[in-house]
Amino acid sequence: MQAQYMPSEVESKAQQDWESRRAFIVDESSDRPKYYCLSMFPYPSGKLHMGHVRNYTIGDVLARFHRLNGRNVLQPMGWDAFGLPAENAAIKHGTPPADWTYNNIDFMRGQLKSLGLAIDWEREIATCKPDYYRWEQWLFIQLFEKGLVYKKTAQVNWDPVDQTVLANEQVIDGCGWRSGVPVEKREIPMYFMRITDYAEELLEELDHLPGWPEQVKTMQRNWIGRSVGVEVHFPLLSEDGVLKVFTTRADTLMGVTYVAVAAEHPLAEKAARNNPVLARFIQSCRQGGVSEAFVSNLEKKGMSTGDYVRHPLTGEALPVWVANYVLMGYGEGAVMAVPAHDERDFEFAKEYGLPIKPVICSGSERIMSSCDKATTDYGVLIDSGVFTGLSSKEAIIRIASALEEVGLGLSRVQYRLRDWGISRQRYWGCPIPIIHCSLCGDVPVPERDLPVILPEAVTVTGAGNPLAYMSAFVETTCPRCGSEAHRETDTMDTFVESSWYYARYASPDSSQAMVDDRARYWLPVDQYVGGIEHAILHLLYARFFNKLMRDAGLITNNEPFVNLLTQGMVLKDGSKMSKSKGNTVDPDQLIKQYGADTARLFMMFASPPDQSLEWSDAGVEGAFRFLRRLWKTVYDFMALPETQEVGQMSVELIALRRQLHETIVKVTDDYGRRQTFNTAIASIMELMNSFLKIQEVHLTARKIQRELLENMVILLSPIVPHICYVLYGALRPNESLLDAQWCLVDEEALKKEEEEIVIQVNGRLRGRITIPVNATREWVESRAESDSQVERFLAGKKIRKVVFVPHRLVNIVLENE
RNA sequence: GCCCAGGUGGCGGAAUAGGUAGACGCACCGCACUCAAAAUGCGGCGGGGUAACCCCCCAUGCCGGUUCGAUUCCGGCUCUGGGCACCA
Repeated sequence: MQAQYMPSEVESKAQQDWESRRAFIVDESSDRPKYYCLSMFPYPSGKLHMGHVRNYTIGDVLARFHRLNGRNVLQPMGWDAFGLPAENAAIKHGTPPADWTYNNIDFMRGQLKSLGLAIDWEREIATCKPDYYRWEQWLFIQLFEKGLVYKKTAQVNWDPVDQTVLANEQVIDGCGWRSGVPVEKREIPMYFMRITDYAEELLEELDHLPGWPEQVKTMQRNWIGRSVGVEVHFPLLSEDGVLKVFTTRADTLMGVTYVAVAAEHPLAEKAARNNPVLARFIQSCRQGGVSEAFVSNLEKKGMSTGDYVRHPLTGEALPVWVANYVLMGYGEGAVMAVPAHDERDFEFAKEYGLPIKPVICSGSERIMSSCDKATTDYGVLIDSGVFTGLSSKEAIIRIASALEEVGLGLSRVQYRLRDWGISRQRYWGCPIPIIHCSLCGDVPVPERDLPVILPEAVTVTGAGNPLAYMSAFVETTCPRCGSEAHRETDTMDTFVESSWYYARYASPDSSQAMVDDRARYWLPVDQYVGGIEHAILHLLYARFFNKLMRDAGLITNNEPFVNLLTQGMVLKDGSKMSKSKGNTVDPDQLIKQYGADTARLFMMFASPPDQSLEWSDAGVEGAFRFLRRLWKTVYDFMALPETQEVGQMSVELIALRRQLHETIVKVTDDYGRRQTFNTAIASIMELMNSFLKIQEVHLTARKIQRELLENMVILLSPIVPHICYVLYGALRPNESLLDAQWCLVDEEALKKEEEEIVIQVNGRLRGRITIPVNATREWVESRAESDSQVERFLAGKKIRKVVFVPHRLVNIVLENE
């Protein structure tokens, strides 16, 4: 063993050993229970960033911990390889997206390997390869045939100069990022997946995911947005038909003073035909992007259509307005406006001088005459005809049945969740396997013709989808009638690939099926690790696909991820590391200077995984110092001269050994249950500090020191696997850490005879005493009251009561003066 | 605008089930070693009061509440971050 800690030598030796022993290549024949540990696969953007290093270290720590605890651990890796950046790079550098992507993958694979992750690299997948995406196309066809995929139009951001569809992130302040001109909303046909068919199950199953953060489940619940309410039908005044709206506040129905429809609503479009001013207004609503964040920040604008509807219960004529705050995508694309009890309606009514009619009185509040704000609280109905005096809750039921009686409404459930539009007018994605035939319509590609291969040799210009100009791709024959036909040139949303990759890792080489029997062994994923930014979309789509695959008979589990750990971001100087801010840290540079173990240790020590992590060069230095000290401690121990002195089990040694076993208990809990690696490291550091205080050199001391070092190396090994692998080999020359077991707790060593507790007077700390662990409450209380530090706070006062918390404190509460 | 988090010393953070606020590390200061420096080791380190390392007071973004006791629970506010369906 060398006296000096040389990270590069240690790490290359360890990595070579692991590779030659095929240590992390797994199969399903093990008799140990399986543990599938998955970190979100990276987009091959060029090189690893610190967020990746953090993500994959967290996953690796858990994988290695569970391996030491006897599990058959699968930790795979792959590439989320389709996506927009490859096209942007192609436009900028003229490199085809495929070349750019494969080069990035090769480079990043090398970087990942240098981190020393316990990955089964034989299961690597890249979603841009036909042997992966053919199964996505296969499933698409199954869904198409089941009616779970359908076609309708949807709004997109249209750049009128570049003549192309823009992603939301490519729209800045309502303008195209390259052209700089205002974007427009445009309706185009798209394929949709019926995720709303699964809304109820996706919502309900959240209650059965105890291993998910509450925060994520709340976000998903709100996103699905189940609401129970009433669909109200307002008969049109000038013709047959009704205007449908959905409301959760039927109790306010008698306070409706107008109705508002989205600019794209058929009623608005019809009214605009004979009204050029309205047509111009509707046209102006088309300006700007489609994202909800953009739309909801717009100043509220509207215009009367000149049409009226009848109130379903009073028959009163109510004006129909077009309003830019009404979204076509939610509910019926129309709302009943109750300005007195809805903030947006209120603001709009004020702006356009529409009447405000209060119908709910909440609490002791006085009835407003000319109110200055909307009150959205539930209360008691006023000025509401036969419903006056009812509570909101009762009124909702009564009004719903009154509507049902006249055939102008019904109670129903509405979801905020919308069906998933998966068509993208982009080249670098999975081709949608549909052939358009003028006679047969949209015909799915027959299974025998899969995959529909994406041509990789292309020139990307940024204007339109290059696939559309490739006649060899587009021109084909109809599989049904044989006549001339053309292929769909849209590709799928890249969220589709990442919605099922976790299942493919189980059988990555299967050429006969999307997933095979091995998926039943590995699924569900026991631990999923990834960024909190994926809390809604990716995780919801992945849950949805799991259910689709289950219903296609491929797998049997209901949910894909048993436990979810959402990691926080890596910050430097208080903000997210990014190229544009110039505050990035290069992982390669870091590993070159200090080694992967130091990088891993710092990242795990700096904060708990689910919080953001503030980068600190000095902190990295500190992590490196600790590893150097660990190395030197083991080296010094091994180099101790022989001794014959037997020695005594001193108080210090007993305490040290107790600390070791307390640390094992704590670290095991920190890795396994709490997943707070920072506190695990801190307690190992404390153990190390105690170790270094021991001066005794006899055989008894040495035995305990060895016990400490061997255990410490195992405790740290999930976080800093290379140095621990080598140190373990030095401590136990004929053994390998790869075959080691997790540390065992000696309950005997944990036993204590005395403990310290604190004494409070009126909740304030006034003293501390050491007591026998088995002391009775009475004994402790009398000791506390007679304590010299405490007595003076009790002088002349009457004790009202004494609170006793075993192992912690005695609180003496005095009478008030 | 809507939904979800977070705010504790000079800094990263700890306090796990309402029970000793500041573990562990960084930075800084002092000392030892050294011709010197680096490295290493030892000690100190929230603010204020005080002759005092006795002790007391203040202190976990802000305001209020519940409790014997609140960083932790509740209400209101504020700032920062994540997401908002075509970035991944």
